[in-house]
Amino acid sequence: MRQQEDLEYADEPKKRGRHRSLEAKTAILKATLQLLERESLRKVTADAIARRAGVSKATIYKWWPNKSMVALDAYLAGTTERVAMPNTGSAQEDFTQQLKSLTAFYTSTLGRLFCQFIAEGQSDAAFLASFRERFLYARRDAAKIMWRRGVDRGEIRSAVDGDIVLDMIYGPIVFRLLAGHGSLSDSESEAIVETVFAGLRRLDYQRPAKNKTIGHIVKRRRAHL
Amino acid sequence: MRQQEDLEYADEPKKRGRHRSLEAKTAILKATLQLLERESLRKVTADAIARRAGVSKATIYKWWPNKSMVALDAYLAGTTERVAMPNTGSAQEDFTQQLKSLTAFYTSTLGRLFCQFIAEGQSDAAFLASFRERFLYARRDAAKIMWRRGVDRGEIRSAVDGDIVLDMIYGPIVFRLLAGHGSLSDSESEAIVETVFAGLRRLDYQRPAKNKTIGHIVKRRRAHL
Amino acid sequence: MRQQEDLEYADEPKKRGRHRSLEAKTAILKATLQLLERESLRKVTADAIARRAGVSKATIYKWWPNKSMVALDAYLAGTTERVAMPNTGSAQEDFTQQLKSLTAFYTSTLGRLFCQFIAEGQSDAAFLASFRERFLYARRDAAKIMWRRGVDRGEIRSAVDGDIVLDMIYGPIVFRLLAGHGSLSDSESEAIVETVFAGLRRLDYQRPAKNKTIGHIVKRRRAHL
Amino acid sequence: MRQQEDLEYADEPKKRGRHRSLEAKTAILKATLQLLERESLRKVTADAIARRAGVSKATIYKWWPNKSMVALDAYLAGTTERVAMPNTGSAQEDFTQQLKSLTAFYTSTLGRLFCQFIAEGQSDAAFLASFRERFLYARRDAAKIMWRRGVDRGEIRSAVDGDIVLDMIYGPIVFRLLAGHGSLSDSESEAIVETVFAGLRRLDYQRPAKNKTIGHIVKRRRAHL
DNA sequence: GTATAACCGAGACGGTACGTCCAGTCTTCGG
DNA sequence: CCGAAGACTGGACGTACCGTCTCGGTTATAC
Repeated sequence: MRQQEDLEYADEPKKRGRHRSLEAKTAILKATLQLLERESLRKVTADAIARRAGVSKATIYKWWPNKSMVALDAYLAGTTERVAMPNTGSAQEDFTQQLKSLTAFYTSTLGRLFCQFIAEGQSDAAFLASFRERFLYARRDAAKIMWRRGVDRGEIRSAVDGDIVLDMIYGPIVFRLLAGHGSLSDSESEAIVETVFAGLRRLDYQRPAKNKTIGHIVKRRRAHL
Repeated sequence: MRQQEDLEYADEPKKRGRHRSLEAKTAILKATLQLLERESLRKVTADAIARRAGVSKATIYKWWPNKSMVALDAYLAGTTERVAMPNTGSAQEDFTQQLKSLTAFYTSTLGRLFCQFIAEGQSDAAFLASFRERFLYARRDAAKIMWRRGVDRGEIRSAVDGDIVLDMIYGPIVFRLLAGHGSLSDSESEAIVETVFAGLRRLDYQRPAKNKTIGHIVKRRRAHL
Repeated sequence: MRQQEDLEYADEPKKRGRHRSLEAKTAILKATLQLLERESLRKVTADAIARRAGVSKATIYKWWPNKSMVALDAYLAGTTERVAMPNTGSAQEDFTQQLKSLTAFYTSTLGRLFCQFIAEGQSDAAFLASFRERFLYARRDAAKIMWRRGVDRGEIRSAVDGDIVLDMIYGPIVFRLLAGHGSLSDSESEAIVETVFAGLRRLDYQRPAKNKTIGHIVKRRRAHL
Repeated sequence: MRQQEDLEYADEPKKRGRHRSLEAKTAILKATLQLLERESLRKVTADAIARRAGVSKATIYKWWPNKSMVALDAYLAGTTERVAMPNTGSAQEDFTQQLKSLTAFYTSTLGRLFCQFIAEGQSDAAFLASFRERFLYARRDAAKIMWRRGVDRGEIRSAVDGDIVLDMIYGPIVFRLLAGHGSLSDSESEAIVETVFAGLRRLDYQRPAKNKTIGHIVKRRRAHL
């Protein structure tokens, strides 16, 4: 557990007995990730992390405000995500490939953390904000590159807002990941991207004369979504 | 949860023994809903529900496996959702109006329960399943009517799977609700539906000669989404 | 408990309505005894009795004020105690034999109920009183016959109060039964009775000149008993 | 219960980590005793103890397996028993005085705990064992000193087993305390000790020719004790 | 016969305590 | 003076049992 020490010797500014804390930090993150591979965030306890890391619980709470934040840090620091960031010359192809690889990862044990972070965020606004800043936006920025390439190339209509583009592509998958309805296979990823690009509209459809009648608000139960 | 039971009530020859107290049931659901209007699901305790309902905690646990299920029941039984189920003659218009009204509701206090149910489901598979069956599918079935009208009318391409249609329309909103990135205004709803119908593709785009180069898998951190 | 009722049956003008089910009563007592053979009084629940007797819990509580009373009734009605009530011509021998047989019974599964009744009585004065009246005094009256024979025969000093005699003989055994210190073998029974008859005093002991010094009250911990 | 620990305290090299809070321990025992002065052991709840002691329930259950053990500890630690441990020069006088003072105490509010401990022990063997070891034997050892003095002085027959002596003296009182038959006055204490010393046997009684007839086992109900 | 009690089985209910669990904080000592 | 060890508070959890209650249905006497 304390093996890494040797590696870090190199550029460590030598303070008297101070490099201990970095070691503890590392051990905590590592232990957290290992535990999260086997249990859900809810079931991983701070005690378990401390025990496994050979660290005091107080040390954990010294640097992190709560368990979720530790998990977020552990995830960000420890996970080298094998996700495609393709550049095929076609934005649609790029997104398709990326969505496939992303889906594959997010259905894996560790990938499920994404859902658990979202879940945790529902009762902890500060955490959700942190999750957005440090996790979500980073990935979205990367994805926006693919989008921009498509726009620059004249492949994607420039009128459409980039955020909407991303949410249209990733939203359906996220929804399915979280709610568990609908499959997450490669062919679904393909179909989603294809439909997002092509649109729902039948091009030869002739819109009838404007019907201004507004749909009446119906008072009924369980009608929407 | 005990839906079947309810159905059997109809012609059931009255059961022996004291009947389940409808009063207690009602009081529990009502109290739960009232508490959920002020606190998040996580913070509402079984004790609080029992106290407010003037009911024994044992009675709650007799009929529900945990408080999440009570909350789901309370929500389904108690919430008469004021959501548009419009029929304007145009599927796009229908979806736009519906998305607006849905967004308005889901950002309200009680509507936030949707997010909390999803969150709860991440660490309780049984609950998530129940949530899908009793909440999600009901709403999706209703929404599919609007979609089918669009298809029948020749407005929506029949080649596209209905579930994908729904996820493309609702997914982005759900994503934003849960992750809190991106606004949920009426104009966003309009833009989303418009883009879903129109597609991203620039129609006059000429696809260049096939480029078979597959996007290289890049080993990097935080690259996707 | 409701014994009086039974006595009144005789000339009672038959009451209107359905009569108390003797079957139910019997079944309850029988079931109770069977359960008490395997579990302690504390662990036998009213539900278990009702279930085993094929009877409603309400029926139990209609006729008995609580579980302990049921158990007492069950014991009194159902246990045919095989205890010697000897008449050998010698009071000491009578008591010795009786104490042996009593000890044998009270260390048996069902005999242990005696201890449990005593225990229950410590937090239920009404029950303890009932236990005394219906259980204890009956047995003591019987034992007093042996004592009186001894007195009449000139074997036992007539100056000694009968109740003290009984408590001196049975007290040690009861104490051991309840506290679990000290053995309960036949030889112990013999020794106890012999010592009770012979007394502790060494007959040739010459009491020294009266020492009126009263033992000082010592304030100390755990000094007595 | 944790006696061993206490013994080791002496030269124990201080343990790592936060030490057990003596404050909490004291508060718990004190609160327990105060509550027991007003309510029976059965009615005193762990919650009440925790609340009164200003302590978390978890802390109680960390150090004691159940509330009975807490009560035993509280009693042993907190009760400075004012019981005579007299030394008058006469064993009979010693026992008489001691029995009086013991009876006085055991009929007091706190003294009643003795009965409740015995009661609790009937459905908790581990507790009963603990009660014997820590409460009963300590007192008996002390009482044996009085007995031995009597033997050494030639006052008490050396042939009689010390444990039987004690049970003969204390058994009747314990029996009366628990079953509630018979008075517990000073004169009873005197009479008991006097009779134990003098024996039941009428000294001028001429035993008739041996009658070997063994008392027939009578099958009858409620015959003994 | 028909009304009218009083009973009974089934089983839901309020109440109360239980003993467990975990988050997050606080205290002590060793290096 | 930092950090491990670990005890502590607070509060929810879900369970268990008690004794009561309500229901539909079942005998029995009384009219």
